[in-house]
Amino acid sequence: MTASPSSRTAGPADVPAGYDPATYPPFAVTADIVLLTVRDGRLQVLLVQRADAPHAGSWALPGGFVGVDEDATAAAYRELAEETGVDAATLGYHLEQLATFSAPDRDPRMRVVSVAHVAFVPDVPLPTAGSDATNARFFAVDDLDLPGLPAVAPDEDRVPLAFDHAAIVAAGVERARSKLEWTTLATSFLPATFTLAELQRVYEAVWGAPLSRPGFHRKAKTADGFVEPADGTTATGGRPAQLYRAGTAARLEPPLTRPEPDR
Amino acid sequence: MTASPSSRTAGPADVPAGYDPATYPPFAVTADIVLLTVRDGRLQVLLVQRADAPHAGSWALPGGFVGVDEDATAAAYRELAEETGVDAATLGYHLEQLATFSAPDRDPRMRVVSVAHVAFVPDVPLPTAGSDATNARFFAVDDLDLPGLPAVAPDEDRVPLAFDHAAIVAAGVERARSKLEWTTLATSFLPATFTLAELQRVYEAVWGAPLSRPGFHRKAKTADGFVEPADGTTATGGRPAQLYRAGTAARLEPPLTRPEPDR
DNA sequence: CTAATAGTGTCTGTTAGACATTATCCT
DNA sequence: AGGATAATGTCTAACAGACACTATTAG
Repeated sequence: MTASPSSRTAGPADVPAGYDPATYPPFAVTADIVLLTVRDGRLQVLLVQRADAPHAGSWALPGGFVGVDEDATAAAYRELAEETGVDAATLGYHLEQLATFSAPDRDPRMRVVSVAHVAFVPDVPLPTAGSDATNARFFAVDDLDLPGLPAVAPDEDRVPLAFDHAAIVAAGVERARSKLEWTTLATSFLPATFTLAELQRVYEAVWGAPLSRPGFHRKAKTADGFVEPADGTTATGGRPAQLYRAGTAARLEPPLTRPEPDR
Repeated sequence: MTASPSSRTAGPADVPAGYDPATYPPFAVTADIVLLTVRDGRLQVLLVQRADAPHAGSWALPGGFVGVDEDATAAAYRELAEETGVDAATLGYHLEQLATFSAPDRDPRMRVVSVAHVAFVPDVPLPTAGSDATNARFFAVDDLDLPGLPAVAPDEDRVPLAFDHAAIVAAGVERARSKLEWTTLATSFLPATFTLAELQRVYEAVWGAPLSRPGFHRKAKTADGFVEPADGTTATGGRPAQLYRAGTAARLEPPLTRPEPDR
């Protein structure tokens, strides 16, 4: 995972073989986290309120500087825990790299390159439990002002995000939508045991479209290693639902395709 | 595309609102390029030979430092042209971000974070045409020593790559394999007009598996906007083949799935 | 003619969507 | 009983892989 500062290059820093870090443009590297969950039947993202300028008071993704002895993903785990109280490593949540955002003017103070990450977690973690996380809370993604995604709330009610974080969240949402098709990601939005109806509601919340129950049942149970029956049922006022747990497969075979015309 | 240096963070640089770049860990940010093509029926990658230590004489990806006034993708275009003579922007080749590699020890000299990119190009560009590209050439990916990919050549003939570039190439190859399934990417490996047999050979080279001709014909012509007939045919010693050109669609609907059991 | 490459047709088992039906709980 | 929720069965049209067949060139 290392890039070579190619000394053959006539770039802004054309140095021979000795290296003086001061001759390179000063970059800061941060790791930001798009933590997604499904609550109340809607896809939601964890945001923190900024205390300082710029964008003081507005909402932003949790994240912070990458340290000298860690890679970007390790920094993402650490910053998420520090800023929101969500200890993803201990809770078993997986953080994956999303994309890197490097526009020269994305931060007005200095040159900051952000390695964005995504996590897909169950409803359980209440971030208010974290000590220094008093200003962390979830927002439904369709209440935000995201580029390229249809918003439900009217314009004036939509929450604006700091920096280019709206684009980062949009990329994370699209990643979730796409991964639901060909991976078993949906189960990571749910607790250890769940019903097929709950699993279907995850798909419907992330995709924003209804699915037919019979088709969903058949496909979820056909896909190898997606779900396996667990002991027990739930009582919810109707016929009790069979409980399931996540299977061992990571990839969905065959995939579950989105009902929309394409992509 | 910007991360916020969150001042609420108790990271390695816990600064208030004033910013002194010197207080942040010194990072260099580079852009590396995995330029893939199909020649002689094999998937090949463009590499440059390093002149200086470390890894002097061994082969590496083209790439270099991101400048102060450009984002990582702009740097990738610039460095690719400078190091290999391939002017991707002028030739109409698309460079897309692949992943970011940030292990602390990936470069022995200093802390370097690499934003890796991929390009998928036709066979035409001979990199030897570039003036300062005397040490650039293509390697078949299965002649390289890549983690997680089956190599064809015996161990001692496989070319080792500098830094962590083997992992970067492997990620680029996997990106190509995956995108061939659900996008029209395959046509970017071919010239403006091509035959269906040539298109099929692209799939077979990238996936490393044979496909049935009837099935491929049916799917390629069924997928909306994938290919459209062009004027003319080719004479190759057999029945002349109908020429096609790339259609307007970016996404393959329905997708072309890999014959292998799974990913 | 044969060899070589390009392209199409057919058959069959599987799959997806739509719709109807059955099952089991609560009040 | 009646309502609500869960789960399954059936029908049909479309699709997949496999295989055989036809078409057009060169030598």
